[in-house]
Amino acid sequence: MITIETSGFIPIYEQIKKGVKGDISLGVLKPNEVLPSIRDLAAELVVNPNTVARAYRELELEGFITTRKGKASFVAENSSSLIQGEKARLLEDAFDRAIAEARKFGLDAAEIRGIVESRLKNQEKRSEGEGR
Amino acid sequence: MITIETSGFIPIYEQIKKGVKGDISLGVLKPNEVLPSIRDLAAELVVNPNTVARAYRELELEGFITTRKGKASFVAENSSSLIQGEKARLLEDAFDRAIAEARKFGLDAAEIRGIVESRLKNQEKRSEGEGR
DNA sequence: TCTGCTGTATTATTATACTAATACAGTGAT
DNA sequence: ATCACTGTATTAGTATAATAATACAGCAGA
Repeated sequence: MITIETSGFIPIYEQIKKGVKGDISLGVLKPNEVLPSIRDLAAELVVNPNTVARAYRELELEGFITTRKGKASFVAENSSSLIQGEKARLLEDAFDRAIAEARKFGLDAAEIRGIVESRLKNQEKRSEGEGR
Repeated sequence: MITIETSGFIPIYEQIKKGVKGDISLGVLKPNEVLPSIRDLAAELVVNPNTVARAYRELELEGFITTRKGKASFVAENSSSLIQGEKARLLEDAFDRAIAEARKFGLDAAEIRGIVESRLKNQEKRSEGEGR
């Protein structure tokens, strides 16, 4: 399930790309599987078809999906190998970014571990009673 | 020291705002201290003065800085109290984002701690021999 | 007063993300 | 062949970030 943030500054087509890559790396989308059609996905995300088309076009250029004219777009055969690095990189980036922020404020490793623990607990609490 | 990323999608004026807030929370800029003039900062960042002006204008609206016409812009007297929340929020956001990413990939708390450790070590290594 | 600095305001131009409305071409089932 | 679905392409319009070039008004020192 792809979600779009219209409040931030990241272009919608980038969010779609990230979403598709995410679904591939999660195994929600498997190699050779059909992707939702441009029009369908656009309707689902309440977004212009051109925007989805751009996302698909770039995903194809990057090798994550392939397209057969008049038929549909498919998850690329070798997408998994591409994605493996992608997955690790996404995670490392996110944590590196957070740690860099903490370092900037002068926190040491111990304090950083503390924050992680507190956020982990916080998220547990938050997800206890909900379906979210 | 404020740095601008022209490659990403975040508007320059937002990066400047974040940079100023960062410097305030770091104590690099203290209450009542003079901010660099719009023209100076624009020259330093190699950016249009209008862009810096917008950042300053919004920072004033948010209460972080004050302006005395014809003189200069100053760090607001009560900026520290505003910033305190800001600081904690920035950090929590960054870590929440990273943890959410990890959860999405099915990692549990222990694995997340593992990543944090590995990134902490990685950054130590990276900063050993450098002036960065 | 003049000069040079401040922030502020205005107008024009460019680039880009996004929407919108179409049209076209390939595919496959009826 | 027709129909309904694919992806693709084109053209136009809107909104916004950013640049650029000015002009104006307040402040302060020479």
